[in-house]
Amino acid sequence: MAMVTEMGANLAYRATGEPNHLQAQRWYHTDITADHQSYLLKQLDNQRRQELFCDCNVLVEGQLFKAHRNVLFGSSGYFRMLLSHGADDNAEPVSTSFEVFSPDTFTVILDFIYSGQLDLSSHNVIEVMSAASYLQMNNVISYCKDFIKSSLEISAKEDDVRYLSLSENSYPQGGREDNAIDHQAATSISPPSALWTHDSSRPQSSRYLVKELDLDAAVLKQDLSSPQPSQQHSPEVEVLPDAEEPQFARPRAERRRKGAGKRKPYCMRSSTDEALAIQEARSQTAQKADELYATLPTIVGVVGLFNKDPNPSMRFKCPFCTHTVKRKADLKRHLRCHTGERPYPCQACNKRFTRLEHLRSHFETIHQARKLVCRKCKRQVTEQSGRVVCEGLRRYRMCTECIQETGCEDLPIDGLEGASEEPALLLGVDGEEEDGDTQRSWLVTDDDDLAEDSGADLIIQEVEDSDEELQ
DNA sequence: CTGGGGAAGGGGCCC
DNA sequence: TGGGCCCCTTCCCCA
Repeated sequence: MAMVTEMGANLAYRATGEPNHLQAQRWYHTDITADHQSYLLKQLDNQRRQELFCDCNVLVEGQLFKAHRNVLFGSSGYFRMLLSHGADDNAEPVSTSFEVFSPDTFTVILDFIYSGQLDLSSHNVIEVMSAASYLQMNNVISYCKDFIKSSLEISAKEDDVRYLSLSENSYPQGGREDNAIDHQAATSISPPSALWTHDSSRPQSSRYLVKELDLDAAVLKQDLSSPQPSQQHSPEVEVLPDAEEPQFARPRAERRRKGAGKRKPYCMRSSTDEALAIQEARSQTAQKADELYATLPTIVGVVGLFNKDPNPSMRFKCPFCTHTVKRKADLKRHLRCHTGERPYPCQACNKRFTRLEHLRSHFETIHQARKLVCRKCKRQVTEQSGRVVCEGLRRYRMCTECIQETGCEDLPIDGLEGASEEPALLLGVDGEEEDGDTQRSWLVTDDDDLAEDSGADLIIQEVEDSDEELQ
């Protein structure tokens, strides 16, 4: 045990549950283990480059790649599935071909398998991720997601909400435990590096591969005796512990649930500097998103091949989830729910939307009171029988009866005089939390004002909680 | 606690 | 390819 004290942190113990006298012999020096794994992987890579002992031919769009089936088996769920069924005939080299990603992409994948280094760039990350998804390499997918996340700096979006609080519903709200995100870091965009290697990808990849090779025989037996794996990611593919699912890639429902119950103030004060920084971060985020969209591969997925569909239809597969669409444009639109890009800000409340139609719908409903329905009694109202009531930045219609009942008519009429038509000013709305009735301003306006608004085309009059109203 | 309604968001598809 | 429409689901608020 003296060795234990001397080596300290360099020692790792693998719990075996065996008696102490046996356990004592099972101390491993982590450096030696890592060195051995790294050395072994390097040797395998050398063999591959010299085409020594290669027993697997992979044809990608006509380009031939030679590799070792053991290595591929240990790295990819796809190859595990494929090679499991050719395991009886170990003498013959296994051949497979791909048309759904490019040779360059497969080179990146193969280099990662044999070196632990993932050569990612903003130009190839989407296709590498698609290929990794196809090949069922969850660790590569995770690294790609992390890469994309660092490129887009989605945290800027979250910070966006935290500091500007543009709206009460636009983003997942305050559900994260790590509320103390550094603002400066969150609003900065870190450019993708030319050769992106995950912090711990190399040793982990090495360990992962060696571990998988070690388990090959056992897994092979299991695979051969079990039903054919589905097209979904192979469950036995190990997901590395640090491969945390990025926030931006989670489905909306999950994000919403996580943030449920914590609402943001409607329009908090924000400093000019912060607003400018956020604005800049936003534009850079949009730019990065554009770059990603520009690098979308022509065909990133084929649906039907594995269902023995005689007429497999070409579809575009989302690299972040299992969703497929018929058109590239639809994929681009869909990707916004993963990237967090919201290019359409509301001029009135600054809430941002992924689609113009959603913005329009929001504006007409919330800020223009286009619905000819009384909010209180739900009855249909006309331009004559109903009036528009303003509550903060929000407008809706109420019938005359309900206005009298509520007593709204006692409040100042929203004449809109003096109210700024500059939507930009809304950024600096001096709105404290609007949750309580104490902050509400009930204003009544004639429909003429609406006509004025509708002509403004998504520009709305600001209704301030001014002192005048509170008096 | 629950159900209804409003708002937001996402998918399919047409133009 | 983008815009737009329709439909559906989900979430949140409120009675």
